[in-house]
Amino acid sequence: MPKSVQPLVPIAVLEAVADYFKILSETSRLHILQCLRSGPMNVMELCEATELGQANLSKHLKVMTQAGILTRQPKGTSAYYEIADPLVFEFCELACGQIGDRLRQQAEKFLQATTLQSNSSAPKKSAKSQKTKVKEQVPGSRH
Amino acid sequence: MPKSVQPLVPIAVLEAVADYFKILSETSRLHILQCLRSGPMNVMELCEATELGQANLSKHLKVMTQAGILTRQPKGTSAYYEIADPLVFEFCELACGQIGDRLRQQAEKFLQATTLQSNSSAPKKSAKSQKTKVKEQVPGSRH
DNA sequence: AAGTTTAATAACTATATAGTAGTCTAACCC
DNA sequence: GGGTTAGACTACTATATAGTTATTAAACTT
Repeated sequence: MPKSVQPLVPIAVLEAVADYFKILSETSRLHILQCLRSGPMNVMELCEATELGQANLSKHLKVMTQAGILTRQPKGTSAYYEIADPLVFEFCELACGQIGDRLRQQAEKFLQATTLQSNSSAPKKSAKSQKTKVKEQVPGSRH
Repeated sequence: MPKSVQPLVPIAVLEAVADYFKILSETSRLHILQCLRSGPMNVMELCEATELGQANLSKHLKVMTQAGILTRQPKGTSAYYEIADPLVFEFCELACGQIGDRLRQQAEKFLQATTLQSNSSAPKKSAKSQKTKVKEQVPGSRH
């Protein structure tokens, strides 16, 4: 079996890297990470913030916890999740740099939508003042 | 239907980031990137190097080209692909840092396998000196 | 104790896509 | 021209998983 041109890097490593990226390749999970950026939250709070179903959310949290991205801390009947290593956000910023063009458009559209609240729902619920961070994450100056 | 709690960051942005990660979340594609690290290659060469089917490979190449990760340059009857922005490898290195523990194990296993070609009962796990270099090996430092 | 609340789990459906086989096109060769 | 080769594309299958509904378990409340 003249096979397997010796890989430059063991396939197993590529798989591990791929698995890690796979976890970050889901909008819902990025949304969860987003929410947790301001601090630990329990499942119910995340449920509300992300609008994900409880079971679905729980599954995502499990995945990310097992991957070491989140930590879980039970407290009474609830469980608080927290970012294990803020370094994950470097990924997102790096990614934003890579897809800058596409992002810039979307960021503009977003800013328009928020500044001129044409109609729709009144937001202000949990407004954490987090939105000002958008610019940091998105476009322009990458640092 | 009071829906859509206004997200801190537009969902569209999270989706764009997720899509980018999704491209890097496949072992085969990482393998391709690996191969291209040493320079442009045509499809046939990649076919041989990665052991992927031609059609499959072509599909992956299309995906990555459309995402701006690769560039395509026809030459005669063949097409040469090239890394568009070496920055992608920063992702991999960053990822390796994140999953270091798991990777370290695999790297050791890999070193064992390569140093003592035949399998048999491998005596020592002397590979420890390498540990800190794991991240360097990953992205394809080989040659 | 019975009743509530919160989160995890199980079972299921629906969708996306990696991989494959076969076909088609375009650039090369004689 | 006819033949060959490289690579893209179409159609298909198989698999993985996001999301949902329903159930279960555990910590609290009274």
